[in-house]
Amino acid sequence: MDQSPPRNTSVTVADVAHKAGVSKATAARVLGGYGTVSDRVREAVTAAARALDYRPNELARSMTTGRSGTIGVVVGDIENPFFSLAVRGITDVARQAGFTVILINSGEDVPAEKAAIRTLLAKRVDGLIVSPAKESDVEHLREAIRSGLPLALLDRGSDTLDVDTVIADDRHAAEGVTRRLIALGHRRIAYLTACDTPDHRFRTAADINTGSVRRRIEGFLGVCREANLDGMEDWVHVGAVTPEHTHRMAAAMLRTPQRPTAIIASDSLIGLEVFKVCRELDLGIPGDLSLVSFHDADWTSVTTPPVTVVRQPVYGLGETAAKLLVERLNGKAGAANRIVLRTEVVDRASIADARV
Amino acid sequence: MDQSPPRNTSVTVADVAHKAGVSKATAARVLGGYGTVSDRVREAVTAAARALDYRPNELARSMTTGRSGTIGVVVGDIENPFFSLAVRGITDVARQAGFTVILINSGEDVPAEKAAIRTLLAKRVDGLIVSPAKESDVEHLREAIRSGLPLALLDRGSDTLDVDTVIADDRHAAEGVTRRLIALGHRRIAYLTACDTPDHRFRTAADINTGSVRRRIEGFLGVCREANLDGMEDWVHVGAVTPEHTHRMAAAMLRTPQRPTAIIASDSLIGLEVFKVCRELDLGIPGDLSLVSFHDADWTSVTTPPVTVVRQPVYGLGETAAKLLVERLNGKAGAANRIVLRTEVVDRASIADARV
DNA sequence: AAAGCCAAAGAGACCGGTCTCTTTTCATTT
DNA sequence: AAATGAAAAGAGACCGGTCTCTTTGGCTTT
Repeated sequence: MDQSPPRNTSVTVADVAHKAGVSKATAARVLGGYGTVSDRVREAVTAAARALDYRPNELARSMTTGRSGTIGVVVGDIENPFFSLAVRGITDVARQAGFTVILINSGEDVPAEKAAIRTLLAKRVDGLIVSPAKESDVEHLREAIRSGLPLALLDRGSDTLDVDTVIADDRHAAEGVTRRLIALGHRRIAYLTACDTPDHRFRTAADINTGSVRRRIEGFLGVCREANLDGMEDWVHVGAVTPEHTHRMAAAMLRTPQRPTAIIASDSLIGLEVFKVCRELDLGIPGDLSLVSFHDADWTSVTTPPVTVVRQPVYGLGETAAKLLVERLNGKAGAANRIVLRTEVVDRASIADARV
Repeated sequence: MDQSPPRNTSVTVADVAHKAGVSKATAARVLGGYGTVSDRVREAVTAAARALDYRPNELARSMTTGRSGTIGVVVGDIENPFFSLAVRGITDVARQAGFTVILINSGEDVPAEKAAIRTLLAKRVDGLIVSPAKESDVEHLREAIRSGLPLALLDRGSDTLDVDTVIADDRHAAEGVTRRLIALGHRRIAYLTACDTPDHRFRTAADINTGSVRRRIEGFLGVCREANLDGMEDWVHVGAVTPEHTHRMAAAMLRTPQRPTAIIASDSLIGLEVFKVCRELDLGIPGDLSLVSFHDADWTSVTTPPVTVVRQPVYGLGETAAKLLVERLNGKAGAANRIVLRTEVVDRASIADARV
């Protein structure tokens, strides 16, 4: 009597139709919410569906409609607060618009990214949001576009790819920060980033494949040149890919006699590690070292001293990318949008005059 | 000549078969990697597929095989470092096992969670990992199980649900922390959590629907009773759902004459906010207030003083849940596993003797 | 009352794969 | 050389929806 329905094999429209005493086509009209049906039949079918505990099969639906109702998202690492916040922005917009999100981490590795795109293509996602690991290596993205799949780029653009792109004004932010440090008398300013080059050494900004970071370094070097500081390329350090790497690099750098008087950290994970190293080496911030970090992570306001940061609209980055993509999915045509969101320097207490 | 293939409409096995001059069934055997085919035919089909830039349609494949190769993950909020790390654990294992992940945020809201499950069921995910918003309201999960879908619970269990569950030994951790505070002479110990009750007031642990948090509060209250501290229920504060809420609650609490001498923060977001409030109110840690937080967030080691925390194996939580699920998907039968991962108190410098 | 029209319902193809069942091919056996 | 049997290839149904095309039935029109 009170038994649970023994339905293990799934209930289909045909089953519902049979139970309601109508044709499959009619039941489908009611359940799919399309076409025209009389009220009496509608009720009968609805009742039958409820009685049978009918659940639509989105896969089958996607099969014929050609729309899967999903968007694929490929980011470097969801564990990084930057990406988790951006993804939050994406999922919020996607859900609102009736899409679900398939998430894949690339680990900033191009082959992994390619595999991810392939998988998402096979799953027939309706659109793609990607934060490309390397801007120089986007053939797989070009292919996706060619096959007609709407794509939006997140945080990292590509000059050769004509697609919707949402980035922050990284160059401008880096310029502002650098200018300020120079004005405070700093001459030995190090820039520390997770991006890597094949030989782990930096020569020119063109070697940096991550667009956002390349623009920052370009801004940094540009302002240095304006100020007649030469050879600042030597102060750019690449390959701070893990906290351990960062730790070693920062420690090595800060132990030399000609150590930097200021460090610009390219993300909050690096900023945090530099902070830790200063503790260990008993270097005062900002007395012995000025520190500026990209990404206004929550902890930066609570350290002693609090850290001056570049606040990026991270949630907005994801939100905007998703909005652009949804518009495309709803049929909007037109040229690719390239949106640059403003950043803001949050002045706290980790920078000061350079001791001359 | 060098023109890009004008393939906008998708290439199917039938197209490949035709081009290779074989039957659809044979082409499918090659492309699907099943059945038995001669080497010559295999090569012909492979060549044709490459020439046509054939991409398999996973949807169609799922249709017949009944497996979609995806697992659905429902968590409270991907923006929370706790979940983003757990999700990282899940996605790593899933990818390894050949599954992709569909991620949905519930916002700790039961209706949203129900909708998420419905969506995932419709998308025919092969399995489900859920961090239920309320343990008391799991009818939708029970239904999913009844329909034969493997499910694993993350961080929060349910006594009434007989499924694979991975949690941390929250009760034990809370007991240890509470015992230590009491030994240091603390009597006014507040527990602060984001979990809420309908009227935002706490009466008994049974009102708390989030299992992990309920177990912690039970541990906290239990040790207090052992120590003959009565009425400690009044020191449990619920509803710290946003940083702003938390801020107000902590400030109000710490401004009273009978303010707590110690606070246990139920997650790192709350711990951070309490820390900020102490700054504002010029209360010294640990001089005026001892602070312990759950979740060993990265910043906790870098504050002044560094914060004593309960380290949970967050990545491992996700990893283990995903492993259990994958085993089920590979056909493993048997009783539900209930795995309890160990936590560890990381002693830093935010707790001290209570000033009597 | 016959013609005309439109809403409502039914029949069946189709999406792109998989898979069972049948037929063909070809090497081996006696 | 005819019989045997396994491997290779083909034919076509099927998964669960959507959607086009056709048929049915009730109501208006003159």
